[in-house]
Amino acid sequence: MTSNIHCISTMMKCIALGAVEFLRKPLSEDKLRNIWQHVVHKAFSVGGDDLSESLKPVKDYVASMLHQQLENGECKHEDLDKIEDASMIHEKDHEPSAVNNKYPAPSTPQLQQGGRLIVNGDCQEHTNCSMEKESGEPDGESKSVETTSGHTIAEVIALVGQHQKPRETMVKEEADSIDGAKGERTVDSHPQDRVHSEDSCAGADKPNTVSGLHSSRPNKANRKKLKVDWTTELHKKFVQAVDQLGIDQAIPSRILELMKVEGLTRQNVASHLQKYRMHKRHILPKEDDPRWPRRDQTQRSCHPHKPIMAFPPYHSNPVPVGPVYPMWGAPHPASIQTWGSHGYYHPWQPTESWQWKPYPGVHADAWGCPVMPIPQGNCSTFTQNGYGFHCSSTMDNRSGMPQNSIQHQPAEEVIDEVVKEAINKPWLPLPLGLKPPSTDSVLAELSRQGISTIPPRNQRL
DNA sequence: GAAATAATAT
DNA sequence: AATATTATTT
Repeated sequence: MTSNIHCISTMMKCIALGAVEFLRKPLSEDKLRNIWQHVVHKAFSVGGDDLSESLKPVKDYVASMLHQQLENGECKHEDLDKIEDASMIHEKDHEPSAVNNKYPAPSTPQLQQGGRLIVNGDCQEHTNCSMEKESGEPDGESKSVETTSGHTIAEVIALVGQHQKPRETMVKEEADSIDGAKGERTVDSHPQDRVHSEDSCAGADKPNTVSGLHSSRPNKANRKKLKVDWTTELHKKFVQAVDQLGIDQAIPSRILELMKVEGLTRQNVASHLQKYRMHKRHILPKEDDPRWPRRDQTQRSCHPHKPIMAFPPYHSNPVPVGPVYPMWGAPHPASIQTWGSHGYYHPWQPTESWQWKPYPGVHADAWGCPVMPIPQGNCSTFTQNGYGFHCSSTMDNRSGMPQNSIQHQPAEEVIDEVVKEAINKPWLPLPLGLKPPSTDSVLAELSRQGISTIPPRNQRL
């Protein structure tokens, strides 16, 4: 939460309501640096299960960054040392090394009222996750541990390291630990590597088989029901079947029949049908601009109270996250039969424009991710007067943001720089001064002041 | 009791 | 959001 409100009470309420931090405007470079370092650190220090959704993208990103760096050999020696340091971070969590003083800490409303300083002394969120030792049942349903989360920074780095050298090892592990099928995204940063059933199968053979379900033999440990990947092809058949049957007859079992896809179950179809119907229901009623991934206008409500964290464009500097195209766009030569090609299906049908999986890799809702469009124009020439950043009038039209919420922000480059630093050097010692949010103490203080009614979370202030 | 559908869970 | 799983209805 950023605001220029000074009222301590308000600040506390914000924290109580779930704000992770309350930063007073104007935001300074140091504040940014500080909070981002915390973000990155937290992303790695919290156990996998506790890792909030919003932190995962950060973690993934950092991991991929490291990966990349290692691959490029950019930080072979010099930085490897540091990496080792990183692995120690968890051992001796807090080392108030002098260096830290370099970063004057911003202030959380960490209750500094009436001379009383409420600090929750403990060593904050370093709930180091000690290797989930779920003695995976040899055959049972050992919840495939998501490769991505649940690793400490050290672990991730270790994994990343594996990439550069014994690549085979890596591959192999992946193969039999996840059973070669549909591994959750891996630390590796190459989304494109993810093969798609059809593409991977060297040729267009065995067309009637659900991806992955074709485990030729009933391989004993046929563990894990594989998720059905509703590829374009599959969906096409589905639609065709539904179409052929008509809205009335389009029930799972019959659809399944018509599809004639080996391995596909009725339930699979049912599930898909459910979604299909919902989309139709939502799209058809409104004929205006039925493009599916329609932008909902809800977000741009100019609600003045909606806190907004404008943050650095991930894709901007350090490493381009990569081009973004609709899933079955460019990268897959084999799947050029795009959805856009109308007429491919029954032309009379209200073009099934439900283009799924629109833009991978964009987590708009993620913590610290860009919540608003990156200004295209050159409104970054404002560094002149300190932290200037007055291009509001230039950009808000598009973003629909309340103007006052984007003022008082450090210049774009500054933000970029700070984030880059935090991300590229996760081993930097934690800047002191920014205490983890201690909701409890805030709540206590609030009630002490007689404020006991705090609206439930997820509600606008 | 099975399939379809609705509601949740992952 | 996409699928799976579970609950409820038909």
